[in-house]
Amino acid sequence: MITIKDIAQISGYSISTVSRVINNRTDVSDAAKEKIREVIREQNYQPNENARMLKQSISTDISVIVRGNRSIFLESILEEIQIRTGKHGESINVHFIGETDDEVATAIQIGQYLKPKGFIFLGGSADHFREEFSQISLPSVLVTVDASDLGFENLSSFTTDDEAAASCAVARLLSQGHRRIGILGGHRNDRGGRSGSGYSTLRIRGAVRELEKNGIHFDFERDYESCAFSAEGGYQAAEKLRRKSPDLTGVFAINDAIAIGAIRLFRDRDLEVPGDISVTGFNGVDYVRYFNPRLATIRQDVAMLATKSVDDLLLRISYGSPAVHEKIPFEYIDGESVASPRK
Amino acid sequence: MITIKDIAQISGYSISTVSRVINNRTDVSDAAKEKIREVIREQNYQPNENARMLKQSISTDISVIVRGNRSIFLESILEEIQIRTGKHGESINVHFIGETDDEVATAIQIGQYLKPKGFIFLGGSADHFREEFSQISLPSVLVTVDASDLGFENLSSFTTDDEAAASCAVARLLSQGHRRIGILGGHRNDRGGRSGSGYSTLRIRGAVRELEKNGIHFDFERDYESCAFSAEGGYQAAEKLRRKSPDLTGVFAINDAIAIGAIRLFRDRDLEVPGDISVTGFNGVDYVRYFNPRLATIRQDVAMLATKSVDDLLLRISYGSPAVHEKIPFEYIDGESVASPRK
DNA sequence: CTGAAAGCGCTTACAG
DNA sequence: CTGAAAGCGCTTACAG
Repeated sequence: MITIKDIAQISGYSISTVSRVINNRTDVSDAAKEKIREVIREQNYQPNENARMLKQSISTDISVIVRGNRSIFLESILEEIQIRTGKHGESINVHFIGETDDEVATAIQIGQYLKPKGFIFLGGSADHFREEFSQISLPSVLVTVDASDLGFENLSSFTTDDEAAASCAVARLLSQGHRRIGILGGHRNDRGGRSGSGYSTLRIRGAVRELEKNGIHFDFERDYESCAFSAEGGYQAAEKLRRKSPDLTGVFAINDAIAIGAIRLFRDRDLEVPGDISVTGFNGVDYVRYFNPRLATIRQDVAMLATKSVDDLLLRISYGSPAVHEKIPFEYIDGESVASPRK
Repeated sequence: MITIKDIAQISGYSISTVSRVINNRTDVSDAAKEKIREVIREQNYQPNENARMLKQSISTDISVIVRGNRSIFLESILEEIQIRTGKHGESINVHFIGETDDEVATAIQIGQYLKPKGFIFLGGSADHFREEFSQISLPSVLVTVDASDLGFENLSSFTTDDEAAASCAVARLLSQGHRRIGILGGHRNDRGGRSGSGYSTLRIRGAVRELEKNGIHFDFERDYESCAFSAEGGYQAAEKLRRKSPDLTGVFAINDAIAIGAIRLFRDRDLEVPGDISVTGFNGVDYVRYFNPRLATIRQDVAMLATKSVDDLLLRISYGSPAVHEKIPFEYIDGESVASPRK
């Protein structure tokens, strides 16, 4: 491996001067600059980043840690984060980890060698934060999961109000005259620590609350079916739900993929959507607008979620402003998958 | 910041011994181990990774670089790669970069501080490899893009035969009796260096070749429309295509998202799919099986693409085997979006 | 504008 | 089993 020492030797200058050239210092003669650059190019020299970091301890950019890498929803937030940080002239490095991995432990590790200015956590749950986040002192923001009750002064959070949004979706079904409404997806008992458990509980809670507010008791045994967060999961769960409760006229699915799977199942069983049964999803990622029928769903404001998170983080990095916890407005989007019940 | 020196002082042992404990060496007395571990815990000490790497130069795990992070297709390959490397007891770190970023430059950088055993490149194009890959000496594999004509001895590639697969999809349309077939998506003139340009050319070429083999001249002006690789892109392009060529009975879309968008457009214009017009996609990601109509498409063998890539890389890391370039079999999947033309 | 030297936090022969 | 010392590749006062 070729080092700064080699470059110094070959170019005839000292290590110090080579270092200055590498770091684009101005206090170097043009002759030196030119010669040294030439040698660097020739030798294809790359400074050892570890050695630089070791000395500098300079925070370079922002680390984004995404937990659970299968979701289009998270992907689109990430894209917006990239755009927004770019606008501020900041750059980010992104680290994807599995649904069962520990985002806080990952951040601690990353903190060692990348020395970021701050962290953005995308997805996951609050579990690991509660236990380990105290070890992180950099300004951070949790996007998508509420951290207000964790009480860390260097951790902001920006979320959609899952509970209110679920209520809203169910309210739409109710206003169309549906009284027999089922819920699909998530885990009712929210232990297990699996990712997604956080928001699925909130969505289920919001849906049930809205039903009960309207005098409808929700019977989990009969009208609820849990499932994986995928189209296949929705497909299978919808079949079970249909068997248990053939008289349902409306279904609230915890997310869009589940809704899509459910709709397909209903059609495969010769039920018309929305004629025989209405379905709402949750998330409003763009492509559901192309489904047939167009899916009625909740759109989370991806752009605002990303923008506010980035802006807040940068402000806190520069000015040490206190952490905030904010709910971003959502929107119900009409679709062809919801209509009034026939009878 | 608390360093190994502090731990040594507090524990009363030397830096060397502390280092041994940190690295789980066996040649340390139990008393020392215990005491030092205790101090480390108390002080919440984290070894500086940069300093460790600087000395060790030990390659830890495998770096995966994904270019263009919006595609479900790439996501699923990544997932398989994670599974496969996990089975071999290897761990990976994943780096997502934008469609316009330079994956090879990124790899060079990563090589500095993470010191991986090897690289897996996912997506992107061959452009940056041609120019800069000679600077990388680690065993690497390019997944999804053919590198056989680049001639690097440390770069394998595993790809779907895009050209043959496109021919196959078009052959199915032809065998149903379609003669007026349009093509949607990609960039016909393949300069510009934008990602995806590589495979879209191959797919278009394969489709056209099949048509001409069957005596049908393809008129790009009339029967082709380029577009972004998204449902929205497909939607808009389908509208233009329909206007230019209302007599088309079949459409080959360069990927599934485009196909989905096109189908939606046709339905919005009161054309039945497949009654009035048949549509095929490309990729066969799972969720298209839930669309209505189920999409006929090419399924790339995601699992094999990932498995072969990982196995090849590990073999070459351990035994220095030569790089290989392999095409992974694809499969045409029937769907409800293709039928014989009416007239 | 340039160079010699100290030091970043760690690991690892080497000697005991 | 333990410690003193050299060295990893770089940066940065300091002196000239």
